[in-house]
Amino acid sequence: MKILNLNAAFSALADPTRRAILARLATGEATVMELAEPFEMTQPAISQHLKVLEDAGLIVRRVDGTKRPRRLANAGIDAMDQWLAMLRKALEKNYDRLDEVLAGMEQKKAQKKIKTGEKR
Amino acid sequence: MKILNLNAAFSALADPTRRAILARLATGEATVMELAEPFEMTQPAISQHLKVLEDAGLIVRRVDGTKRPRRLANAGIDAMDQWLAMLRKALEKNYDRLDEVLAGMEQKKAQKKIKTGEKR
DNA sequence: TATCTTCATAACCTATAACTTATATAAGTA
DNA sequence: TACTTATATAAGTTATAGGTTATGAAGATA
Repeated sequence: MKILNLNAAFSALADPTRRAILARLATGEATVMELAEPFEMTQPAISQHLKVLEDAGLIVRRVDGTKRPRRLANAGIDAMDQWLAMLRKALEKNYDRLDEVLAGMEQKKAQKKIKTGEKR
Repeated sequence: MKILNLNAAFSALADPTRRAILARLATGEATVMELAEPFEMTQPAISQHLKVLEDAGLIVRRVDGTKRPRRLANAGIDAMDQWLAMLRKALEKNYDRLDEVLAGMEQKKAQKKIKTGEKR
């Protein structure tokens, strides 16, 4: 479930249409029609994107007559934040050690020819 | 290019194998064989995952004889962090206003029947 | 030199993502 | 009641993601 959430959350954000929808929702609640308006896609396409975002815990739905306004939720964002924090911490740690590590490698490889610059 | 990076970065993290690879790299540099070892996949599959991660700016490659050790990079993470920060800020702002907004809505809809609890 | 190791790449297969059109449902309106 | 609006869902299509096997290339080693 944790894993499923991360899969869903990250893959939800991988689509530019869905990021645009979230950016719009960052300015406040909006209905499906309002969300669909800026796009060239059909309304069902937007509804499907919204389902993906909802399943990922990134938005929630409210009922207002025939309308279903969406707004941002934080479950999905929290999950991603946690994971990215792990990576960032590792990067910082590795950066702290980078100088000594590189120094050690240079020394170790000093006798061997170091081929650099692969083509691809 | 910014957009492409975000697409690539988020969709790279959407795959659990790739997240596991990054988690492993968070403990330090590793070769392709070392990265492949814990998985049931073939080596080419891992190489392809590594290409995805590299294209997303999440890892970099070093040359050491026939080996190509990978380590974490921060370009991709920075891009995602920025984007998520926007969402988080919006969530906080909306949360600040939530009480008044909800109050306003309740008042506005007071006369109308509010049907709650959709089935699906 | 011949062989082994490490890795990348190409070609192929299959499941799924992201659309479409068609249609259903529920609430608002005349 | 009949019509319209707002939305969801199903079914079909096409591109792509993620795996496989086969193979190649470059460096290490005997």
